[in-house]
Amino acid sequence: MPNRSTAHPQLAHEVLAAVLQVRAGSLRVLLWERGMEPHAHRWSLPGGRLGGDESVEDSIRRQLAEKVDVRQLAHVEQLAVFSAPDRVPGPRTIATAFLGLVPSDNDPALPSDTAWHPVDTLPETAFDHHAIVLRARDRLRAKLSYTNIGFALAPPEFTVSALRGIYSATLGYRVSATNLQRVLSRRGLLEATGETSRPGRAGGRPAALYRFTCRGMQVTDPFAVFRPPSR
Amino acid sequence: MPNRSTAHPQLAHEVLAAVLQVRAGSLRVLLWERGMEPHAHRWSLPGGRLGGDESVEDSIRRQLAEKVDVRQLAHVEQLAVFSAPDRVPGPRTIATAFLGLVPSDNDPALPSDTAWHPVDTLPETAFDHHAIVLRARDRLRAKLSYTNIGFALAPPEFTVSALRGIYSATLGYRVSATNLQRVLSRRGLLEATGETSRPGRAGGRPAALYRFTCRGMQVTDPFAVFRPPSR
DNA sequence: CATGTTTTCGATTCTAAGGCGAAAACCTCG
DNA sequence: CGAGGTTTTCGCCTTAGAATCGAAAACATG
Repeated sequence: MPNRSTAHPQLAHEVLAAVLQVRAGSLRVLLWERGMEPHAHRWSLPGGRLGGDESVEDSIRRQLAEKVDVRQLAHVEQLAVFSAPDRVPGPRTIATAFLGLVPSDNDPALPSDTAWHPVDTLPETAFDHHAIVLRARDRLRAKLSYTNIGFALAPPEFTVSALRGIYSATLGYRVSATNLQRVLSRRGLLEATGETSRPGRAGGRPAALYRFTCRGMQVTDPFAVFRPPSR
Repeated sequence: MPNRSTAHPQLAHEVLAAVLQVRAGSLRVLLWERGMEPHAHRWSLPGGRLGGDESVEDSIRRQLAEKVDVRQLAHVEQLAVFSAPDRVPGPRTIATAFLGLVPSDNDPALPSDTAWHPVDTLPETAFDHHAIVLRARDRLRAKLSYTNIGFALAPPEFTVSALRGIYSATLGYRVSATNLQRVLSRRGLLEATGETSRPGRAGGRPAALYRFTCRGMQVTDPFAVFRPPSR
């Protein structure tokens, strides 16, 4: 089927990322405050225009490097395309949105216009960025239940209660440490390091340290309710 | 952060859809045979260039109307963005890929260059369309397990064995009718119509007819392993 | 050393899914 | 019209994973 031969309008493509991290007990997103119109002084997602010789994945990593040390990004995945014709003023711009995750022990140096905001109490955001953040949050919450994506939120080594804090902050409700421990262990995602952490000032039994058994730091979706036979 | 001020290359955006349907006992995808170079006589996904005043969702529905009666599309969802710089020859083109589903009782009239191909034995495909089809297939298989997306593959009313056939063809292995019946019922997705179908020539007990309890024909993702409290 | 705190582990319950076989309902053919 | 064959349906049992509970372990402080 031939393409329609009308002149095509100028069209730009941008990449945006909702970079999430658990810090100070709540799930937060990296935003920067716009200095210029349109939407000056509103908060927006990091990102920028797609370059001529890069994929959207390459592009978002390149652009995020301006905001945060990309080596601290433990996970990046496509979220969705946002393409409403009036989503931004000016020339038509399509956005590919990403979800990025930073482990909770990292505290990257940030530009002065950039800060972490709790995803549940966002400031005034620019354009459709509010909806993108919520979509990222929902995607993360869903995947936390049935994938090993938690490794991207946790430090390399952690105690079960620390992990419980991360899961609780992300999901928005308190999960049981006992259950978390066994569910992740049964799935073969958790591995004891043998080390233990020193207890806090209040005493208590020292907690064993664990790590995720990351097979190559990939998010796996091992989910099938109707199982293939032979198991 | 200001945009870089270099001139931006011409960039096009296209939408593509992997429209899947179970027919003749196997999961198939709607492809059309290219008449012109590049990649003449190879099979490619329906779609086309994004119009100036439409979202990608609007666009894919408009473009699919040229191939298949869109009223038969029970479900359409974004799949992913494909953006490798060399994914198609000629000017740079970004693709937003969709997954579309047609219930198995529909047999839409097709243009002469268009046909259904089993997703597991694809003919020679154009560009990166092969990868897109496989991604759509995998997404469908995964979601079939933990959402109600099956309603988009099934007729309005069906017997349990018919549904079993659809699930088996989609997943690629045989599922148990007994279990399928109970799992879907327990989730509250299945509803008896009261009617029964007449048995085939070979006899047998007449099968009860069911329908999906589609709350507004939406795909719901009711999945949480770590449950919120109060349930 | 007693007390308090935190973590860990085992035992039990609960829910969902998978498997099996008997019963039900219908056909065709002799 | 009844015997045999076919397909569907339903109940019971097993298995697996998750949630809950409480006791025991390991440490700090006074």
